[in-house]
Amino acid sequence: MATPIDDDRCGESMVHQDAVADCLPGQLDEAVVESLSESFKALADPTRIRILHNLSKRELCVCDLAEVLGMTQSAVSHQLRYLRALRIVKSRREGNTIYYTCDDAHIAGLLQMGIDHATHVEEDKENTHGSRS
Amino acid sequence: MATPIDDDRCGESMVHQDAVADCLPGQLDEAVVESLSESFKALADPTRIRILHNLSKRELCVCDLAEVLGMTQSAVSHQLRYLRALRIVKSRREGNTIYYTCDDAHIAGLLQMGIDHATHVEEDKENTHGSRS
DNA sequence: CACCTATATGAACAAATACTCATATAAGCA
DNA sequence: TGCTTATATGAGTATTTGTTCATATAGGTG
Repeated sequence: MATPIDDDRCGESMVHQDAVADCLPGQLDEAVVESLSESFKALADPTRIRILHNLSKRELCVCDLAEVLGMTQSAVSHQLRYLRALRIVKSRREGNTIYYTCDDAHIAGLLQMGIDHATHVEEDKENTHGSRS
Repeated sequence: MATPIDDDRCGESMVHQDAVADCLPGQLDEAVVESLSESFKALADPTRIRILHNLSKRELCVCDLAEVLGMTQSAVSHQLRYLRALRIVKSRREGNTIYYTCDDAHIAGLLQMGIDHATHVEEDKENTHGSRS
């Protein structure tokens, strides 16, 4: 069963019609996919991960973030603008300095879930040092 | 309290020393950050999201995936290679055709978590159509 | 063997990305 | 008002990324 049976059309690639028919109704909405990839993109960069990790714990101003991360004020500010545009982060002005915090519990949750897992994986690597299974 | 007090060094930007001191011990391990951003990068593309969404439900061969996604066999194959290199997906040969499945429950979990949220967000957009709060 | 099909892959290319540098904005203080 | 500090931002740039196109591999079948 489920043997490769040709489509009506010939010349094009053979397709398992039952498998395709099984999948087609369950496809994700295009808008969902776009918004989802946008969210994951926000978490797909080391600098932004470190920024969000810090902001999820504590309110910080730009220069403090730059100091903690060992990065340029400009680089940090550009990333904060990126995160602000996605409403992942929000800012508050106090005189001359601007404080940022995390503004999206869902993104923060995804990040924390990822951190927990990645931390365990790296710990295991440390302990078994490549030998044994 | 927590007023901007200058660092030892002058000329450089002023930093809230207490805030920085509070954060520095909690920084993520570099390897963790790298591996984490690699994982999120895998989920940060619409094509890979759709591939993984399908493979998390069902084993599929390359040409069926291409058909379901409406994409070139080559494009799908390139992305599968990418996902295979990260061990997010695994393949099984059966004669001439190669079947893929999801091979990383953690990544699949992150994806599902994201899908659930994004789906609700988009549904809300649909229903309120920009008006009301 | 020759010929087919399914998949993989290298090169090329356009688009997106993350940074740097220089400069702009905007608030505080003399 | 003019000077200083904190942050934002535009332009430029090197790198990465996702696709296409052409071709290679590898198994099936006659």
